[in-house]
Parts: sequence; structure tokens; C-alpha cells
Amino acid sequence: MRIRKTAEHRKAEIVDATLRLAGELGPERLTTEAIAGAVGLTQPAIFRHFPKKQALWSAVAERIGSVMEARWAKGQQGDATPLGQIRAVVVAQLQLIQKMPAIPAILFSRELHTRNQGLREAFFGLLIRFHRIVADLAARARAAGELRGDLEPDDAAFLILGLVQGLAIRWSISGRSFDLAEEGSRLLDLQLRGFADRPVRVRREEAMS
Amino acid sequence: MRIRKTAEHRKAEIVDATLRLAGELGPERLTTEAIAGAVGLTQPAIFRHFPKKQALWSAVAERIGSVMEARWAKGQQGDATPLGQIRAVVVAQLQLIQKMPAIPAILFSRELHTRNQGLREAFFGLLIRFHRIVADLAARARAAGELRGDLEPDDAAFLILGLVQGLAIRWSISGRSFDLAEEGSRLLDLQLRGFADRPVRVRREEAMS
DNA sequence: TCAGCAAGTGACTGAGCACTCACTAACTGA
DNA sequence: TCAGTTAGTGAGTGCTCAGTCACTTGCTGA
Repeated sequence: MRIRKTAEHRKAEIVDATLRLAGELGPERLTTEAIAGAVGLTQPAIFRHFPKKQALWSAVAERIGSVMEARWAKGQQGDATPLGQIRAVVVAQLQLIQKMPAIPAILFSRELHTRNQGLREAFFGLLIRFHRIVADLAARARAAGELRGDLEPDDAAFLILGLVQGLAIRWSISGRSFDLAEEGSRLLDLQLRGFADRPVRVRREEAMS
Repeated sequence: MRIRKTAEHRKAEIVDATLRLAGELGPERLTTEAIAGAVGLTQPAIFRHFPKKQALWSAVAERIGSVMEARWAKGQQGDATPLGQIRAVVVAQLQLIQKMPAIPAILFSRELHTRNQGLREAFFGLLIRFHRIVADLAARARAAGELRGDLEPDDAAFLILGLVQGLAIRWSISGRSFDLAEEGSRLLDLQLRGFADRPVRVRREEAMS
């Protein structure tokens, strides 16, 4: 007997399956046929819920965006120092990537880079949001004397984003062969140590010693 | 009149066109038809020189690899300090990426991530090579007292690779809207400053002051 | 100068895939 | 209970592409 569900429910199922499969097969290998199969529908049923495949990608981007925002907000809760909050936000992001490998897969996909402008804008916006959050925390860290004076908060954030993205690339291309959050936490420690406040005179002292 | 060239010459032309077009259209949008058009041949002629499209990708990877190795070697020439050589190698890499946008395009492509295992191995190998070079320079920097003692050369190299890759992502996704080598040079400066040697006691002095 | 080789072509094939459409049947509310 | 709504289907279309194949034609060396 044919099982019918509400459109809302099906949409969510389809987005879920797309997210999962995009991580497994990669966004360009992902066909509506495969998605339908995973959900237990025939292929044309997908188009009952999303008029174009692009609309499905938009829904996926929206889902990813809201999950990310939620995690970032949670990472900033608590009474940690600004640097501690940066750590929390970055680790939250890495854990999310580990749980949703579709995120780097889509970020590195041509689906995003050439085919689907809306998707590109959505992801670029997320990158900017992430950068903004880290940069704001860095600014507070600098004000609290936890950050070198010669390091602009924006630049500190770029370096931290680079850490996350470089790690994600290495993780993806190596076949996800290590624990992302763990390795990221370790490297972030080293990175933040290099960000710590150190007046110029200290360098002179070192040079003289 | 039909123009005939030697197979060797044509192969080089086809690889050149593929590299150029992969940067413009993206690796998955790139059809044999488009390549043939750029070279001035019909589509089946491509298969006269490369039995499968994958063979063409392999030739492209080989070309990229040899160009990279040459640049890295050149960057290490001269009598700069180890840190200076790291800077030279990184800037050389960024300039190459700027000249050959196909490199990040392929690095981020599904062509590499799921479709074409040989290509993935070739690029992963290049990443490892780059990491090795930077890590070796970092080890020499540490021996020369230019690098913090708590920072393993391998980890320093990971952070620097992250900088390069994060920058490449931002550059790609932003529509190549800034000067890669310039921005990279600036960030690398900030990064290397954080790598500079600083004994633990200095931090304690700071904390006490 | 001409035989043989190999670069190149025109016309196909077949697979993959997004998307369509007429139709069916499960649910819902009056 | 039954009419209207809408999730879902089966069969198909058209397009894009990698790859094939029989054939042609420019080039080279004996």
C-alpha cells in the first residue's frame, strides 16, 4: 500500500536525505533518483515538493545555515573568556562538519562554484557570518589584553577560518581519516598561543638575550 | 585546409586548454567538446590523444605537479633565512594559484573528490609534498631559534597550509575579487610573527606585569 | 613520387539525468 | 459518504556528454 505523508514532513525527509547523500556521494553525483530511493519514493515525486532541483539545494542551504547559527550561538554562551569562546565556536563548527560532511562537500563543489548562484551566495554569507562572529570575539579578546596589539581582529579571524578550512580540506581529501574536532582543537591551541599579547619590548628583550 | 600537428604538440595544446578552461568553467562543466573547440579540433580528436577523459586529467595533474615543484624549488633558492624561504615558497604558491585558477578549482572539485581516484591521489600527494617542504623549513627555522619551541614543524606547516587553503577558498568563492599573493603575504606576516620564538617565562613576565 | 602511417572528421550510440504529464488513490472536511 | 484536494506513480522526453567507428587526408621517408 502506498504511504502518504504531509508535504511538510516529506520536504523535511527529502532535505535530510539530500544532506546525508551529498556527504556520501558528493553533490554532483547526487541524483534525484538517489534521493527518491533513500526516501522511499519514485523519482518524480521529488518534483512534487521541489519544483526544480535548485529549490532543493536552497532548502538544504537554509537548513545548514540554521543549524550553524544555532551552534555558533550555543558556543558563545557561557562565561568563558573571549578566547575561550572562540575555541568553543570553532570546535562546535568542526563537530558540525564532522556530523555533516555535506558541508565541506558542498562548499568545495562546483554545484556551488559555478552552477548555482543562489547556493553560492548563501554559503558565502555563512562564511562571512562566521568570520564576523570570530572577529567580534577577537576584538573583545584584544580589548581584554588576550590578543597581540598588531593583529587586527579581522585578520585573526581570517587566520582562524583558514585553520578550519585547511583542516576541512585535508580531512576531506584524506578520506576523513582523522578526528576533525580533536586535531582542530590541538592546532587551534597552537594558533591562539601565537595570538597571545606580546608587547614589542618583549621581542627586543628576547633578541638581546 | 585542415591543420595537422604532431601528437606531442597537440597533447600539450590540449592540456593547456584544459587547464585554462578548468579555471574558467570549472572542472565538471568542462566537456571534451569545449576543449576541442578551444584547440580548434573536433570533439572526437581529443580521444585520438587521450583514450579516456581521465587520462587527460592525469596529464593535467602531472603538468600542475611539475610546475609546482619547479616553483617550490625556486622559492627555496637564495640565501634567505628559513622563515624567509617559507615566505618565498608560500608566495610562489599563491602566485601560481593566481596564474592557474584551475588548481583550486580542481582541488575543490568532485572530479577530484569522488569521480577520479587517480586525480585525488595525485593532488593529495602534492599537498603532502608542500607540507613536507614547509615543515622541513620550519624545522630549520626552529633549529635557528626563529620558531617557538612548543610548535612542532609539522604543525607549523599545517597552520601555514591552512592559511593558503583558506585564502584560496575565500578567493574562489568571492569570485577572485582580491590579490591573492598580496593578501597572503600580509596574513603570512602576521602568522609568522605569532610563530616567533618566545620562551614560556616571557609569558609569565607579561602576566605578572 | 607514392605507400604507409597517423592526425583528424562526421555521424553515431548509449548512458545519465532533470523534468513533464496524464493518471491514480489516499486523506479530509462538509 | 462522497467531492475535492493533493501525494504519489508509470511512462516518457529531451538534452548533455563520453566514447566509438569507418572513413579521409596531410605528412614523411625510402
